[in-house]
Amino acid sequence: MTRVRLADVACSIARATDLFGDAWTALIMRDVMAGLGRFDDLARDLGISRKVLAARLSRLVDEGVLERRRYQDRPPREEYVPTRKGKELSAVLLALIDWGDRWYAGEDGPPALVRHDACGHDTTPVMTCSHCREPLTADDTTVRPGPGARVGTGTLLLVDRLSADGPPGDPSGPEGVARSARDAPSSSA
Amino acid sequence: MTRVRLADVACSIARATDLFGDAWTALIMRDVMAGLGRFDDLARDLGISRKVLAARLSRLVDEGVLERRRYQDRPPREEYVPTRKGKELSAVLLALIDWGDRWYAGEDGPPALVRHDACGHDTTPVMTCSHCREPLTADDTTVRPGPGARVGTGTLLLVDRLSADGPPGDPSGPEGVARSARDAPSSSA
DNA sequence: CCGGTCAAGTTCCCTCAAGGAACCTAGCAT
DNA sequence: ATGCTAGGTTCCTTGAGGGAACTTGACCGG
Repeated sequence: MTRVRLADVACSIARATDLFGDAWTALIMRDVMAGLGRFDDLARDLGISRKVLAARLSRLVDEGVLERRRYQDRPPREEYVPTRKGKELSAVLLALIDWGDRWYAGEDGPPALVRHDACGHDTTPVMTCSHCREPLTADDTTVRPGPGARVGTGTLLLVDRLSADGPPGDPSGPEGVARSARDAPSSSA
Repeated sequence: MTRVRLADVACSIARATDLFGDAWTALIMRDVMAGLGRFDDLARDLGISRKVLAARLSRLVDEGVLERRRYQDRPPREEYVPTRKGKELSAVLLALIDWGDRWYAGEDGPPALVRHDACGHDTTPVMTCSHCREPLTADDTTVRPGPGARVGTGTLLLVDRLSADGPPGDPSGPEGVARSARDAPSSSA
């Protein structure tokens, strides 16, 4: 979709947004997760062009996020259902819903409510730390390159600035990943 | 960006993805949140066209997600920093990172690690229920229309199918929202 | 047997936005 | 006065998205 294949960049956000960072995909996933899996229903509900819908769906199937399943044999009819991988995207959707509700809810209140069926209550999804279970906020989290990080592809080059700004907690990435963008002019300058 | 202004649809995901559902925006936010706020650095790090970067940044500023701030007067230099609204998007980014790490990490391990500075440990962000504090999964959450929901704009029409599939927990949305897409052929058929 | 319909796509054409790269403008710096 | 750097704008071309019609395969009614 993008000229420079974002997916080639070894950054999790890039990988995820290459798939998900498209106006329609999130909406499609919302609908499919809610059980709306048929082509025509999706097209109608979203007002999306059928061509684009077909492209998105087959992409999502290729990525293993959706599964195309025959729900009826005679006449043969297919529907799309989320795979496990797809279901795990719900955290992203919930975060998106929550943010949208918080910042764009009108006078009437939020357009969407999330219910946690397990406990039976409406809920506000909270992102928490797997270790201490406290809520995570932007101010107390730091994203660092992990063992699989690569340099030079235009991602994670920002780490240098990070460690320059904050206390030098543990600036050593995996072998020398913390290289500044400005240290590596793009070969032509 | 999209022909049919998604933002006009009273769905939180639509509102959020109209802004965020673009391949670059998430990446820009990642960088800005990490402290990389200068135009040239962003352009270089992302490999994005300067034109598009300028457009995205001014959109993000208009939306109140970023603030354009002068960090030096002589010569005048500006940088972009996340506002509170912008910082709250970190939950979405964390969810995206987590998902990307889980499903696209190579042999070497995840390209990105998230550290929770408050507790000092690397963390896996977990989406939890604000009420019972248990993790939320796709299978035990239901998205229902809330008080601010509207009908007919091609969103949340899926509720009918939901209540048809599952146990009839509480199928009554706010006044008659639960209308099926197929009950309302789009005026021409 | 023939036309109609429905689901699930495809195909075609056209426009508009993204990409790329060059150009511009303010303030220094030399 | 010339150059450099940060922070954009402008111009041109390509290609993805929108819209809508067409296709395919199977059932349905007469």
